[in-house]
Amino acid sequence: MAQPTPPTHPARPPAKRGAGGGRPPRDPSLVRRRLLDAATRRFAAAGFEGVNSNQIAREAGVGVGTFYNHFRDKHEVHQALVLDTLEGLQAAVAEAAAPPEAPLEDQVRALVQAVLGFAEGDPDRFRVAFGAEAAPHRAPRSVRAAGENATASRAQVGYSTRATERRLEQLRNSGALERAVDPAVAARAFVAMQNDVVCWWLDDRSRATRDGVIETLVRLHPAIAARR
Amino acid sequence: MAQPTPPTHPARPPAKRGAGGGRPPRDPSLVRRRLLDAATRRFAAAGFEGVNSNQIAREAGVGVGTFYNHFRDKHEVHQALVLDTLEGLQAAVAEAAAPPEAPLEDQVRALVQAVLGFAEGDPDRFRVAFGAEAAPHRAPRSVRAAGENATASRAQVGYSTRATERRLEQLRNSGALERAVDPAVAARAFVAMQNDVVCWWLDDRSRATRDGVIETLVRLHPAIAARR
Amino acid sequence: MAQPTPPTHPARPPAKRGAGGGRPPRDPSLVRRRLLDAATRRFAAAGFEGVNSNQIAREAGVGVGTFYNHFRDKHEVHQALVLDTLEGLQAAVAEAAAPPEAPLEDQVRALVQAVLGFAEGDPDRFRVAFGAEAAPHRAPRSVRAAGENATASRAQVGYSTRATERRLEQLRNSGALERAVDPAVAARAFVAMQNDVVCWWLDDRSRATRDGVIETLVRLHPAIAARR
Amino acid sequence: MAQPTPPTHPARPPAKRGAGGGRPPRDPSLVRRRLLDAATRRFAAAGFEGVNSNQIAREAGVGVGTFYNHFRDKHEVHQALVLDTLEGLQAAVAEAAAPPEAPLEDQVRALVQAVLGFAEGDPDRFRVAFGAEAAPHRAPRSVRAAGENATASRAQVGYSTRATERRLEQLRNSGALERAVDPAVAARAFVAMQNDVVCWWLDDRSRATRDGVIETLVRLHPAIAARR
DNA sequence: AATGAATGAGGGTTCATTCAT
DNA sequence: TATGAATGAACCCTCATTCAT
Repeated sequence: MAQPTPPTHPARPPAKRGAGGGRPPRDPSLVRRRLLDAATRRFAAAGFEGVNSNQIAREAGVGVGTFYNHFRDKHEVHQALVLDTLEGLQAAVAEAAAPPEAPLEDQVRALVQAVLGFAEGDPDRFRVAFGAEAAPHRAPRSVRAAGENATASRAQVGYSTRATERRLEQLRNSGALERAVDPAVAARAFVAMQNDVVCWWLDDRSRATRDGVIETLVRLHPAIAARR
Repeated sequence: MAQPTPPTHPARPPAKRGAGGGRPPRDPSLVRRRLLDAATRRFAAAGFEGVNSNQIAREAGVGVGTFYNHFRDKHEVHQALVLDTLEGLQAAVAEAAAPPEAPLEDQVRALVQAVLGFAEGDPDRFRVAFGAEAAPHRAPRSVRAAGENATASRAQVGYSTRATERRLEQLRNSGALERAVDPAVAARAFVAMQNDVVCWWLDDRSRATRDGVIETLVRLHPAIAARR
Repeated sequence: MAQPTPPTHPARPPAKRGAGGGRPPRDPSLVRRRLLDAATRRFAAAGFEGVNSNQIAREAGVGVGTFYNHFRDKHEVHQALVLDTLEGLQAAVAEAAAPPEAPLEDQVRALVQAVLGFAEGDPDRFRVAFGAEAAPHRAPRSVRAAGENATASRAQVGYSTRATERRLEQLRNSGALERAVDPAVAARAFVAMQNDVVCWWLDDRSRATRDGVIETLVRLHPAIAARR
Repeated sequence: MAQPTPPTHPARPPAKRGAGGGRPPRDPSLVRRRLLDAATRRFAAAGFEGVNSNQIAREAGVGVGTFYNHFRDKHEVHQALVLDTLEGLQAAVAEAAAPPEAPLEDQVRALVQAVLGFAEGDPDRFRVAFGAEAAPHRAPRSVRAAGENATASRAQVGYSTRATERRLEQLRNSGALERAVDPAVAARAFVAMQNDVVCWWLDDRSRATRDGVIETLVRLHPAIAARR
């Protein structure tokens, strides 16, 4: 099961004041990693708007300028973070998936367990990518510009919304799901509840037992809750 | 004894700062309402962080200072907004409630319909109070101070979380709910999904039929989804 | 001995929100008194720049508008305050003056005692009128505009500078004062030291005994210190 | 597993805030000096409260942000200024000190001359550091918090208060000073008079001859004025 | 590529002052 | 005359971004 390693690079010492060209050469991809991790920590601790690029750079132990060498701006790190996390989650879910011939409930449980396991492995990442902060604001459709450029918003991170929706459609078409249930609505509902509940539980695990979280989510998954 | 020297004074500083100026007479209690409404519009359109006090004031048709006569800061309007909306929603829900002797499903449907109806009545308000923006960042519990002062955050809006939880506990105790379902988790899950789905649907009503939204939420309500 | 009564009008209750004409008629001169006292308290507590007209009005238990009915602005209250205090001090000093035929030292002591007594009677007033804050900034002469309008600045409150200077001139001319001493400089010096020491001592009376303050100032008065 | 919907992003907020822009290369350590000097000029000309950070920055020929790169706020520059000046004065005084075996009067004269010379060398600095504006308001002790953090306030500049006090104690103990004189009071008095007289004289040198100032201050120094 | 001092637009907030009541 | 809500210029400060080194 893809347990994301909680990466922790201690902020490098201030790096002697280079009056200009101070530049300890570094593995570029490592720097990017450090920046992403630093950003995760900062976003998790202070929220998207509560963080600025200088802080991220400092936490990553690099100069501000370096930050801008790797990302266009704060939004881009955030987006990269979300995408990154999304991929990790997808991998984790794929790896943990129960076989298609297994009972539906087991398949759902495997999914939920995979998500929860992933979240536990790096709560900050999960929170940042899928928590309420994930979409630093999304104007209502009526307001959004047409040529709007892309980003990862919680609204449609849909790390499973689409997939869930399709799966529900199949079930519905095969008569295994109540006809009154709209697959799109249900998929959206499940992803929202799962994200919210997981973040809420991670925030204070005494709120429920691990198993209580899993079993409750399983029972509320549309495929289970509205099966016929 | 001393004749005080005709005292001379330091070139009086620019003085005349704000001119106060011609101030359109206005119904005092109306101003707060105008500010609240303006804030709702702005928050809905640009998100909490995308809005500044001057914009709210301008949109309300009053001076900046007036904004600060009514609210300590941007957070306070937001909170007032949420509280305000919460009350309205609670009233709407209470009013629309089905009688206790009605079938459980009818009770749930009445609840969902009331919420949806309320949201349709003022989508901006609903979005601002219960959408992802509702809690302008909440640090993880581990970070939050212990004696944190109560704030109207989405996390605890619980306009029904608490009530839902208690209702589920009753059902569970009376054997009408699967034991595997944790009332706290389930309540949280339902509120999250309902808020999210309603906001998502309001954003683009072509995504599903009104009835599809209602019936899906009804089917996914823990009391229905996990009844025995 | 003119012991100024430390006047203390408890801030009137908020005065019900008059939407406009709420106006409990009041003895105009009383209102002015209340404003002056309130200003003294505020200036003493927060410094000239740390206070604003609204605070003074509130502390005085009147509306802001009323403040502006009595004073043009904050500077004017301050000035009125200083002048007021100055008059009080002059009266106190005059009343306590030793007879001209008394030994010089006794005359000086009487002066110092009068000043100290006055200051003790209402430390706030003394501090505001003669402390470092007394002259809310005085640009250097080279900078000051010629047609500068009048105010009471510490620099020349000279509640005694002028008088002291003249007295020292007399003494010098009569050979009772060292010729090296410049009466203008000495007068200025004495007033400065007396103001400063008194304020300093009032601020923490454990710094010296009352008598220590008096006797030291007496010994340092030019007429005593530089007599021949 | 889920194909993440090509994520669409909230119209990126205005972005481009400060343009950073072409920044004149500059000797880094010089900037602080320039700011300090600019602050001195501004404070001297308009008083602490009459100046704002933008003005200081502009006068120094740097951007506002640069000001805040060097000082936390206006108070910090002011304090740095005072401390800086204090050091300079102490050095000047130390250097000019007469030998301990010299007559007391010569020692005092050397001190006064050093102070006056220093003040003449940079009147603005002296005025700002030791003039009435030096302590931008000091609440009465009763109001101040107990563990107040040390601040360079005129009250305690004591660039010589402490030293003067100790010297006077010695003289008093050795019987060379009148017992009625309290060393703490006398020290405070002398520093106050010296600061005040020097600022006053600098402001308009026609008020007295240079020598008149020096000799008067010498005669009024407690060690001279109250010697036995 | 890396650095970090410099930049300045912009946001939050204060407060002197006015004026309809 | 008294009132206090309303006003907006101005202030302090942050922070995204640039660029000389």
